[in-house]
Amino acid sequence: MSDIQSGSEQTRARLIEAAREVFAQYGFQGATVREICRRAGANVAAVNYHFGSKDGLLAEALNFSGLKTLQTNNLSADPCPEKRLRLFLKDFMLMLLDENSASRQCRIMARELADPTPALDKIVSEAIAPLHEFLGRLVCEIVGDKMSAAQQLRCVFSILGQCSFYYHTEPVLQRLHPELRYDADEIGAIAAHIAEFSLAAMNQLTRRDA
Amino acid sequence: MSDIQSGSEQTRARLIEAAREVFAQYGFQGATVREICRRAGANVAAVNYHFGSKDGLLAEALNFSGLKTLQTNNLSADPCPEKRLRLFLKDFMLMLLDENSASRQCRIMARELADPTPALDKIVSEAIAPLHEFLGRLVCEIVGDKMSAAQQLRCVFSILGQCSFYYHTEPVLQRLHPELRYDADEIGAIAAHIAEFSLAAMNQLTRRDA
DNA sequence: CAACATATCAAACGCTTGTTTGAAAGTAAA
DNA sequence: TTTACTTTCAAACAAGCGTTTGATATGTTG
Repeated sequence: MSDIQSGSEQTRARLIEAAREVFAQYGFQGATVREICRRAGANVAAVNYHFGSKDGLLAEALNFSGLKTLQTNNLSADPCPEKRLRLFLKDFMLMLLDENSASRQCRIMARELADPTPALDKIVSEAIAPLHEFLGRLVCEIVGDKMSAAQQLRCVFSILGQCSFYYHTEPVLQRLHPELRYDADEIGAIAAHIAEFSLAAMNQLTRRDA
Repeated sequence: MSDIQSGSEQTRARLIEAAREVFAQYGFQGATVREICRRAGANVAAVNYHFGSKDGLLAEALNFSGLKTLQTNNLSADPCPEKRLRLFLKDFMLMLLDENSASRQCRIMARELADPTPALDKIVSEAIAPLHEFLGRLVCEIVGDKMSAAQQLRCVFSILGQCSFYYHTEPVLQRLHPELRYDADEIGAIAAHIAEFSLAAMNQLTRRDA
């Protein structure tokens, strides 16, 4: 074992990195092992040698650490739940929409939602369920006991729905509004809108129900 | 030509109907010509004989009449824009989520959004663009001139995002909330929530900005 | 009936997919 | 160097895909 581990670990790492790119771009079904290996500069057989199968590679390519740290950091960021929601949405939308950054994990996840793969169970239990719970607690702090649990759940769905919309319908939005670019400013503006829209809704709804 | 057109038109019609089912269920890429022909009780070659290609079949399988009539009916349903939004959301969510009914056109559309096919241009120009304009006018009636055009557009996105969420993440929601069923009651409750959530948000936001 | 165009069919074509194979190259310890 | 093990590679494999083909019915027209 030399300082860098014998080239084998290098190939493994390059495969995982290439897989994240390709899975994020084409989805699991659309991505091909050959394209992944081409980008990694590896032989076609490398995927099956190192990961057993295309499924195994996907499982290793998934990495929810970014999403987790985002949530834990948020918890201690500010005592005010409204401010924390604004902060979370900004970070989350950057992770979801920014082309750079190591945000591709979120994009892989988002792609899986449409047509499930064997990895969806892992994605749901390790990433999506905690995310829903996190937002559920945040909403609960904001609306308090002025809403039923069912209503709070629907508020979480309303927030997440607004977020995922910009990701899922990107090809459509590009056609309808060609001037639209997901740069940092635009993403910030989108996140701010979702925050204000959702906070206004929850604020108003709790007033009425009270 | 007999009373029913010689069996050829029958096969054509059965293929289109089967294609709508399969495209809606698996998406364009995931759907196979063989499965479509199997459900239609036709030979594999029938698709290329009648439609030239799988792409051609998709083009014929698309049908936006339901979405269009929904919009035109809505325009003359009620003078109050808030009531029209509630009504539209109820009909739209039924079209999107109800397993029965000829609602599959919407599902095919929604599937295409994730990964574009050659048919996406047609879908955007003939269905999605009019839908966005329709909702844009409705939002404009509700918020009047108390919002900028950019803000109004984002409100349209917020509404559509909430709607498409329930469709796109259905496999996930089924895992997180196994008791969830998209029956008529549940769909109605979802639509009502989206309407009240969005109306509350727009109401509150226009107050602040005034 | 004969002639013709249309519609269906089993079979195959060419291609791409994920995966496997067996040999070659590289690496580490005896 | 020899031995044993790991890693890479070109090539092939089996399966699935959309599509094409040529024959065979089917129905219509002279």
